[in-house]
Amino acid sequence: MEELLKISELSEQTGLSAHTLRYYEKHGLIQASTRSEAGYRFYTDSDVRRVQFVKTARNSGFSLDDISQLLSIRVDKESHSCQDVTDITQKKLDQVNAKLAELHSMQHTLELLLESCCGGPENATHCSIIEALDAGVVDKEAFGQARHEST
Amino acid sequence: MEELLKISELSEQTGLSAHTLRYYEKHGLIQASTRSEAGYRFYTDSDVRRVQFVKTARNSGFSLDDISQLLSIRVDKESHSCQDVTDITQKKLDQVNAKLAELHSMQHTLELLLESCCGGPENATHCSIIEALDAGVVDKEAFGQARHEST
DNA sequence: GTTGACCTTAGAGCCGACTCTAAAGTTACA
DNA sequence: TGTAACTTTAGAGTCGGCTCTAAGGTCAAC
Ligand SMILES: [Zn+2]
Ligand SMILES: [Zn+2]
Ligand SMILES: [Zn+2]
Ligand SMILES: [Zn+2]
Repeated sequence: MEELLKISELSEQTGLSAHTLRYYEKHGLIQASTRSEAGYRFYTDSDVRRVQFVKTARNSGFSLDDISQLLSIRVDKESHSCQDVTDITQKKLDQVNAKLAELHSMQHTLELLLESCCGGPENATHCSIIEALDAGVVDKEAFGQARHEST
Repeated sequence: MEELLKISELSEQTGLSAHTLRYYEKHGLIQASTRSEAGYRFYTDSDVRRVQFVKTARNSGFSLDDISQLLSIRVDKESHSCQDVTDITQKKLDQVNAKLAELHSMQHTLELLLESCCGGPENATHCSIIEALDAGVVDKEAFGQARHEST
């Protein structure tokens, strides 16, 4: 028995909103196999599997553009190689690694800033964070610690 | 001698485009101390220092909104505490850490996917990446390795 | 006095991935 | 027959941080 799902049912099954599903369709990622006379979308099991593929790929970090490529491989595996697949995956990993490096550097900077500042209720006249940002020095291993009321 | 810079000169000194400087002004981050009769912006040394503060903060990962707060502390240090500063910084660090966690998870997933696939010129009929995405299984420590032409 | 490099403004466009709206048509059920 | 809960579409809005355009005004050099 071929069970056809309406968009809200597909939405329930996949956890993607009907808006998002229509958005994916508009961008060529998915499609309803059939439409009712009134134009209502109806999805087959195979459609559901495709949507789940998209969702899993999305959760794995792939962009819609990546996924579009992965999908064309998926529907015609014979015409594509494993290398085609790893190329997409590796490129994505490279992007993720680049972004990670950037964020790690920010993390490091912010941690240094936090270590340098007392974080107390004293006024910020000699705050080392403000001073560090003022000095443009944010990548040094140590900036001076501000000492409030040191004798 | 008070040396006044035109916007293109400030742009050169800071490495920020004139467009960006005007954008920052529109958003309340910076301002030209004076204008010529014709309306040209002129920046003082103090303006330059403020712009450099913004730039350094930006490079450290702060959003323009964060920076806006940091700037109001900077111009009136007496009215703010070190804690005000660390609150902003800690909040930003939390955001960065959250994003890092997300990206690390993606990195892990993508690495697993890449390990599982031979990446070779064989056709993708049994590609384990495609299969993993199809199965919705992307977070397991091992998915099956595809073996092309194994005997 | 004319070229060309600058400056001004308001406002549009871009990126990605949604998210939502409005206005209209359809369906299920009482 | 009514009404509530769907569905459809095109298109606009959102986020942040720029980036660019158009149409005009200014300025220095030759
Ligand atoms: Zn302090
Ligand atoms: Zn401090
Ligand atoms: Zn393979
Ligand atoms: Zn493969």
